[in-house]
Amino acid sequence: MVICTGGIILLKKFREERIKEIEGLRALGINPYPYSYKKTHTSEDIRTQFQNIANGEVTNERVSTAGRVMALREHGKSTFFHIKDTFGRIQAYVRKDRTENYEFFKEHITLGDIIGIEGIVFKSNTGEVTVLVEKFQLLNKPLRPMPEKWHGIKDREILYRQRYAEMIANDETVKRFRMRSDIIRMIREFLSSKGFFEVETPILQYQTGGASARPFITHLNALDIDMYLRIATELHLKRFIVGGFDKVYEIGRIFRNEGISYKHHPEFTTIELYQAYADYEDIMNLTEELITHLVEKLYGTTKITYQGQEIDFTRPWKRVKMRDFIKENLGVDILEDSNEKFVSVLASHDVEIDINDRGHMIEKLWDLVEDKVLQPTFLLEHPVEISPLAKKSRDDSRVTERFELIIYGREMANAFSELNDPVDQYERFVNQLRLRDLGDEEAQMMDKDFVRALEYGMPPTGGLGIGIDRLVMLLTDSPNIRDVIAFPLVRPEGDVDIEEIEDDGNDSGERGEQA
RNA sequence: GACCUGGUAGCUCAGCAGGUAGAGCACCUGACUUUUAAUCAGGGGGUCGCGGGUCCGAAUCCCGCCCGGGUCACCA
Repeated sequence: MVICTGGIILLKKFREERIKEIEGLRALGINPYPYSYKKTHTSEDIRTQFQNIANGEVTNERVSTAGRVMALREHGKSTFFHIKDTFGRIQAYVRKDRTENYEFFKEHITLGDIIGIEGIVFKSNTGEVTVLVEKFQLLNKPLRPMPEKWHGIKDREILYRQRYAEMIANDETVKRFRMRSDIIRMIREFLSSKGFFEVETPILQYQTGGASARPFITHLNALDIDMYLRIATELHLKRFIVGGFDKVYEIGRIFRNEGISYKHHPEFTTIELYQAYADYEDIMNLTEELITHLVEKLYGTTKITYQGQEIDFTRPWKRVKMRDFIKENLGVDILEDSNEKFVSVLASHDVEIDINDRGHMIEKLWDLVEDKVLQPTFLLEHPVEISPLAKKSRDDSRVTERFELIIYGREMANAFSELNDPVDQYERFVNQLRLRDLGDEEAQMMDKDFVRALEYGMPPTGGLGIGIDRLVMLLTDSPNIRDVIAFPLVRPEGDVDIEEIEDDGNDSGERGEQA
């Protein structure tokens, strides 16, 4: 398959000129790909350290930094430009009477080059902290033109397929992924301070469990057997609890072979944590504490804006029973009313029932009203039918001690007092098998080893799962899950427009268009 | 999977009652020692997503396909 890549000629010409220039540098005894550079300051270090000097003030503080050359502004015998690194941009200034090898800079340093600079810090007349470059070193000269400096990259396809290009062009993108990294680190620090152990559980599994989802299938050559990629970490983490770990968690990728949308991605990251001797009330408090901790550390307040909507994380968060909320909004009692009533209410909202099961109908009823919940809200006490791993409520055996955290109409977390009665657990699995027979491909598989583990005895335990991607979306005001996954799933690219190695003798070069 | 919408220079976009392609940035040449979307002068650069059809003539109209995006369905 050949996909036309547009102006290959222009790209080729640009690349050839660059390669020639690089060869020229080698001829001058300059290594165009040097091995390292001693960087003493990041762009941020310099900006913050010198933010208080006066306009026009020149310090004698030396700094050394490095990054990509952006926004080059040549003025003949001097040049302003910016150096971009992980933390943003810092302005730099080279001038003929202050910078070693100024002519080389003028001749060879251009937009997109990666360079190291060393010099003293001053503040320009217009008030920007700037490095007056005394020495510089070329560290890499790209073979491709840089994206547009003002508009950046907007083409969603380039954005997802070539995230590196977007990161070069769009500073906010680097910042967003830095925040993602910060958030995950802060979660680890928070849990570590509470005595949780981070553990790891298998991704390749003979059977999946812990969630309702269709798995990916792969193949293990050594045993010539098909395997699944995990859809949740739950059942193995609880085995840790059985084994004697009181507090464990895992942050990891899980895989669900389902639809792709602005809030769904086939591989995504979750954190699941389990705490022995805790129930769902304890976990609710922990969840509130964890998330408000993140919001406060990131924004210094408990209120943030997501897609123009203020989200207020001030504790305590609203708590509402699933039954009450649905009854209020739809007039249906999910515990008392008949299946026939469910069907008629769903039909009046144009919802068809594909699997004739009470639990499924209740989930569809909930879907109708989920959007109404904007502020952080704990939705409580899901019916037993739709919660095969949760303990029944101590007050009403028709419902479970479970909560979902809903924010902006989205499920952000799911938690319960974990079912630790092995006989009950076995029966729940059997009921899931019944659903499979009804055609529910997402129903859970029987995991006899897990039941066996419970038979050894699991202490009362509270568990929590959070979708990290959705949390990061919320905390970075990103509308699409792909905005927070650096390399999201895209269809395979037909052809990549890199330069192929050609024979020297064949320069007339019919460029291969053959498929 | 259905419907809607898009694909024109490396990037951001214009051109679409059919007459054979344009701007800005980037690149190359030149001028300019506090600029910040620097400025000024000149230059090169395009299988207008791919294939087929209608037509004297297609970026523009028609059909099919490929690759995006949005909405819905399934799901977190």
